[in-house]
Amino acid sequence: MSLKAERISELTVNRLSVYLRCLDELAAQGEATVSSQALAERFSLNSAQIRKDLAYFGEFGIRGLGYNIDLLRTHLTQILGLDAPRRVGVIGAGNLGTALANYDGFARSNFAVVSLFDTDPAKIGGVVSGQIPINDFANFAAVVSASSIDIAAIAVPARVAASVLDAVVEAGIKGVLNFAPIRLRAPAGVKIKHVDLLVSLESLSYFLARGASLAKLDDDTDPTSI
Amino acid sequence: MSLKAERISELTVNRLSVYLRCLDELAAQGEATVSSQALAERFSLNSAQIRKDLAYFGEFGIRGLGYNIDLLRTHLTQILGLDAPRRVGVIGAGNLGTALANYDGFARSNFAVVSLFDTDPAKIGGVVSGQIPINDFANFAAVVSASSIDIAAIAVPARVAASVLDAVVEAGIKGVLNFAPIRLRAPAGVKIKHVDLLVSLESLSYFLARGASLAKLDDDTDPTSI
DNA sequence: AATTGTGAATTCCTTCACAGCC
DNA sequence: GGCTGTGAAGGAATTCACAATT
Repeated sequence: MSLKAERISELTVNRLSVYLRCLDELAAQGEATVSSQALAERFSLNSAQIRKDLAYFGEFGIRGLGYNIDLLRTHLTQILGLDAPRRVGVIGAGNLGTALANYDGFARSNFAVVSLFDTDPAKIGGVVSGQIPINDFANFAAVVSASSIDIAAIAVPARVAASVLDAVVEAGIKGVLNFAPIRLRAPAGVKIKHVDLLVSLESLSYFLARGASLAKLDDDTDPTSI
Repeated sequence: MSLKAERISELTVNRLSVYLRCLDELAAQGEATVSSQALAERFSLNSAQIRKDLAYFGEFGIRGLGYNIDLLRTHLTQILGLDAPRRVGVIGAGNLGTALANYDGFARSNFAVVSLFDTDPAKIGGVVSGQIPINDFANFAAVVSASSIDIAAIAVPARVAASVLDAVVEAGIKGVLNFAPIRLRAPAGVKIKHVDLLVSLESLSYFLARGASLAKLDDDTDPTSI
């Protein structure tokens, strides 16, 4: 069955990432196998969903037994393209950009922030987190190829985000994480993921306003929120 | 029609937030009305989707003309519960927590970070961004009621996130923004939104791995990514 | 003439339920 | 007996298409 040509939904891919993290935990606890049912309980999810998600990519389980954790970790790592290191460039060396450069959660998953970029002469030439240089954004394309950057994180004010994206695309980057509160549109072949704190907060605000007035009990096993 | 008892999907609410921001821009540009078609083009979205999203809450448009921008802004602001200020407490005064406290995008939308919390004695008593105090997380519940905090942002390491959530819920907070890379489960009546950078990055990595090998052109008008 | 609001159609995602295998 | 993999059913979200309205 493995590797169907079928289009895999983004929701499925997001869940694979969640599963992988959970498997890492289970492995650290010394578990050897896990059933879809046991995994499902961890995230209030349906076990068939987990089996379906995994079955898009192959038959990784053993009937009657469940999934071998190490084997499944290897497969998911490979499916998610995490077997080779992913190199991230962060554009905007403000508070958020610096926080990203310092974030140690990335390393656990084979991501490394290799450079920051800014246009402020006062910042260019500096170093963050002891080793990550702040380069001139004017040299973005050159640094991208010299440092083999895979992924760009846009952490600049909304008003300049669109022109930053143009330069990022021009430099040949195919994967973009956008933190600016604006809906950037990606050209074909370029994938953008939006991390929009204002949308998340305003959406929370909505539920506070409704939840309070309607007293409607959210069961909120909420599959849409990633 | 207005205010149907119908359950509104989270996807709809997220889009309302995006619409509102776009209306703010249009208003700043001096526009007076906008059609669903014109709005839709801004986000590669279907115009019927926009009309449906809005129609859940009332009949705000005028046939033949479109939507009055100021009127629609007022309605969306009220629907999203943004007419009163929302007060945010940030738990974890590390890089991310500090970046959140410094983030000036919030103010534009009636959110204010009013306190940080930490357990590190070296940090407690400090001040961030000139005016935001770092309080002892042990006093969380007291500060929440003294400062009328509505929303908690969890910006602590994954291993302590679950116990932080317990304290947050205990203090009566109903809206939580979780930045820790772990799937926290909310009790009924509490809404959690996850901002999980590792999931976003790993999902990007998947599309890089697939996109490159299959050369399948993403059209990526991607409605799931918020 | 232009554009909304909305039933109907469609597409996408999730859950059910069970045959097949260990 | 227990658990996977999956076709079929069910449910949700999106898009179509058009009557209604200004």
